[in-house]
Amino acid sequence: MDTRYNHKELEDKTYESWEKSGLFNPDNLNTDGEPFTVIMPPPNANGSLHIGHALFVTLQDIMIRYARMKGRKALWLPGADHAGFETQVVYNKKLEKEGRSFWKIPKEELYEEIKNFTLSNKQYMKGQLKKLGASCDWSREKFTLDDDIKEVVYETFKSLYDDGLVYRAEQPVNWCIKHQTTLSDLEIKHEEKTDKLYYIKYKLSDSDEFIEVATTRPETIPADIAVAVHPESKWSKLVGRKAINPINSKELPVISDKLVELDFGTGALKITPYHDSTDFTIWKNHESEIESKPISIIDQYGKMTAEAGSKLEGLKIKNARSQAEEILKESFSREPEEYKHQVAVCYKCGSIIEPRVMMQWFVKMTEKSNDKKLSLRDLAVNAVKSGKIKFVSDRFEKIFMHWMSNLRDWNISRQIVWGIRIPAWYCTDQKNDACRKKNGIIISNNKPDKCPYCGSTDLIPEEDVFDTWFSSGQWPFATLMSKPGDFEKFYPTDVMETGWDIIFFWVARMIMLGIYRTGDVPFRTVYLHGLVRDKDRQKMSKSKGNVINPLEVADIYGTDAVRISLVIGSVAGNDPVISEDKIKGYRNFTTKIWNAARFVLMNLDEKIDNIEPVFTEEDKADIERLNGVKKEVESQLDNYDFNHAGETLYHYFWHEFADKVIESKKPRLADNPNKEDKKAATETLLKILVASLKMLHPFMPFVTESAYQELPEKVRTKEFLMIENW
RNA sequence: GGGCGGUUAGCUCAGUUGGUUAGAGCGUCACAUUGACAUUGUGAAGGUCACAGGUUCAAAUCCUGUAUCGCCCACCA
Repeated sequence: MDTRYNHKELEDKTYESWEKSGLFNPDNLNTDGEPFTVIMPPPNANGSLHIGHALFVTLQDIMIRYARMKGRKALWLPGADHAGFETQVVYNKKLEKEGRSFWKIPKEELYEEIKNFTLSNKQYMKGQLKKLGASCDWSREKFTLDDDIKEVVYETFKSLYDDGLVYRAEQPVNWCIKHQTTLSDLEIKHEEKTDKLYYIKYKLSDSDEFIEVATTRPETIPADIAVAVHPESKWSKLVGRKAINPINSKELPVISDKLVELDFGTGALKITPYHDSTDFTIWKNHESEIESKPISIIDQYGKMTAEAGSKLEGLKIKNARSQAEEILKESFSREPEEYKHQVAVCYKCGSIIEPRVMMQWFVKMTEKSNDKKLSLRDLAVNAVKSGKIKFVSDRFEKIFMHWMSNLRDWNISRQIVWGIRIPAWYCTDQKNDACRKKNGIIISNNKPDKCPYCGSTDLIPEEDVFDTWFSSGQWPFATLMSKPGDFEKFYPTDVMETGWDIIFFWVARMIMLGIYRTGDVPFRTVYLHGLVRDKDRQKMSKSKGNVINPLEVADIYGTDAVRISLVIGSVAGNDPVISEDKIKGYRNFTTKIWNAARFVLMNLDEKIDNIEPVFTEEDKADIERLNGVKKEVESQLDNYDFNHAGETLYHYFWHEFADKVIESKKPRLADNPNKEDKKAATETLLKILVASLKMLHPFMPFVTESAYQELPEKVRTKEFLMIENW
């Protein structure tokens, strides 16, 4: 046994031998145990792994290795995510750096470029996962753009459509002017901005009276089609009369709706349905009272259109606003106020989200399907309420429920190139009622020969792609459906381990779509980890220069040190804290394990192999203590308390086994003439060592496996520590 | 506006259903050691458990309130 543990040499060699053995594949495990399944959250294939990935690899690998040693058919299914919008944003930035314009590259070329970019990242990340010791079954590796995965996604979409849970409609959506796509409600953030709140007189058509309207967006006034007042406001007596648009002098009916806030502004609201979602709702409620149709006066690039009028046409929103201010000065009822409010911005680029009304695909969240079964929301809520799905820690259950309680329909259309095309075609002819009733919508991935309703051959494809979360929300069952027999054996999976930041984006969607599609929950336990922070609790970011690259530090201190550093000292659901000093400290622990093992092995004496040991009281107490620790660690692991399990082991191995047990037995080793006593001492040490290596293995797989390989054959019952009986 | 969480040693954090003297790691200090140890060992100092009430034989832990920090959600223009 080498005097020093050389992680650089041993880690790669060890991983290779594990991989070659095929034992990451549960089919090759010689066991009758129950399956234990973890589907890996597929990392976005648009960069390299960061410390957060190292955290999830560690946590999931601990669960998998523990289960495997417990005799279960452990499946950890790896994969990678094409990560539609996220990747497109990354690639867009890359192009900007290279001085190329994203928008000038033909779509098909762009798709190919991003595909190559993604695939090469994916390959690179795979190597990184191996470096981190991930004992996942590479034979089952999946990619979110694999044909069979896409096929499952198409089927789900069609089924949702047939059940009336997916629909296409012209509705207000969040539009990012920079990225030229709509975003779901989750993909927007709210930022505090200070704007002017304008108070504007809308004169009545038949008298000198006026209604005072408050708005932050005077530039949208040309698109007003009504004025709404709260039923209890002082304006309510004017309901039914006509007001005059202060910019284009068109007549606007005065309507009453309690959606207008009584206490805000003046209690009167201008109604601009195509540029504000509240206005859209109010318009829908009063469609019969309002003659004119809503219009859009802002285009997709954030410029005023011709319909805004000659004075505003062509201006950007900001300039149009000042221009409108000029035009409206005469109509001000009082001076504009400084007004602080929350403005929706794109979560990626921070640019202001423009509400637009567009034809988009939506998933119904709270309404029931055609056959009156439960809504998607209820499916998920019931699963959590009934305890079929548990959150670790359970405070996430409250957060989850709160979010589920107020949900709006989910816009799943994206106008980006990098994604799975929505499998729909539109019949442009719509020759008969049957076709018109369907709005000419045909759900199919491949182009149909003709319209199934009216027989027309004038079919045009849907060009939008799915929100990535719509497809990745199906990941647990989609991945298992790709190999015959797997779904039956491994679904529902046991644990979904992921970051709490995507609890709504991903976890909620997986629960809803999983139950919808399979009738069973996708996983029984949701373990949520936090964001890795530095020793001062700061978020890691390149600009702060406090980023720790897991592969770099693993290279210096060994993967085991990085892994255990990420686990110890952080409770489930809290943000883990890590620093290079901490990793250095656990590197010393790695060394300690190696040396303690070396010491025990050095003191084995073949000459006394056949001697019957005579154990002292102390020896017996040591073994009893070992059993106590084992029980403790087991219960901690069973409760997903990896932090304390790691800490218990760390403390036990170093400060009890190494400092006390080994020290106290030293005089009984070496030249001890009492062979029975010497045998008892060495045997006790060996027993504790082997048991400790087993328990430490899920946390620090490399050093423990390497030490195990040095053990005398008689105590090595398996080819690898990895498959030893816990 | 609604919701969730934190406040314990210099720092980062544990503290299970209330129950001896409130713990760990790092840091600090003292001493020891060339050892199986890219060091390690032994020991020490250091806490009004945010604050104020309450329940209890007993509160870091349960209840109420206050302060303060953080996070999430959100169609008051």
